[in-house]
Amino acid sequence: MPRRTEQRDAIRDVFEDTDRPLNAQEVLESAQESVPGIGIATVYRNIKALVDEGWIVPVNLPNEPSRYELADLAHHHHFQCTTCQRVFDVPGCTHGLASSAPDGFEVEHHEVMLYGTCPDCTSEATP
Amino acid sequence: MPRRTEQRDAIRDVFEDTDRPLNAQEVLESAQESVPGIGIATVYRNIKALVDEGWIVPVNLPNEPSRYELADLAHHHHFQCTTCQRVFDVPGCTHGLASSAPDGFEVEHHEVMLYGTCPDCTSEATP
DNA sequence: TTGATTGTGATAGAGAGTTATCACTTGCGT
DNA sequence: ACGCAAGTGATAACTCTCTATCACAATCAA
Repeated sequence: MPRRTEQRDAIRDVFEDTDRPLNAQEVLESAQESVPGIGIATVYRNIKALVDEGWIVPVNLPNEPSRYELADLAHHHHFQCTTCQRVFDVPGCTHGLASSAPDGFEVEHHEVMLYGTCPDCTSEATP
Repeated sequence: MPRRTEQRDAIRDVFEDTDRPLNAQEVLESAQESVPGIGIATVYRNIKALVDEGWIVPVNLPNEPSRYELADLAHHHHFQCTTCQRVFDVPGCTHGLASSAPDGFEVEHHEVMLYGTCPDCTSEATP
């Protein structure tokens, strides 16, 4: 049976305290603030466990390491900042995407990715 | 200066004769129909050259090897069949995506991915 | 036709992300 | 408090895609 460890708690806290998808490296860096000695292997191990139990879900972008976010979020899309590479949630989905495929193609689900500049990087670029 | 070889011609023909993005393996298999002995290294080399000269562009999906298609196509999106893994072009783009991001996010471009079943796999699943 | 030089094919190697290994530590039932 | 099973951290190893290497073959100007 699973045990409660400070590393595991720290990793869960990281996801609960963040509203955007995080990759293993980002989780490591956030978790190190509460558990300085935590290692990357522990992060990967616990991410895997959290995915298996359905508490987080993977968010995959082309040519990017897997990110993860809480599984119980409402349907939404993602925005990646082309400057800092961070990924943000974009709430809602008002597009009639299912009907946009040609005849004969049955759409089961879709992904929308927006790319651009996030508020932080916009303000830093404006002196 | 570059030379004309039957391998290079075969690879260019593959892209011109196909209306969906192809990965290196798919290009290899198609090119082998006209040049049986062609190797994967030659495919990668020529794809790289064709990208550098702007004749094809990469089409990247999460956790998938890079695919490539002709660069001069009109703006469109992509559909991946969850059965055969092939990727197809979806013409047009009628969505007001630029306006869907939260305040402060500046959208520069976007990608829409549709996932589902292609006509070939739909008919094969219906006996 | 010749010959420099570019291209090819087979395969080794690089690079990135992720998983496995293993000795040591820690949580927790008794 | 004890003991053992589960967890951790460091790092080796794996997977997958793509690039580099190198001996040999093919192209094309002269």
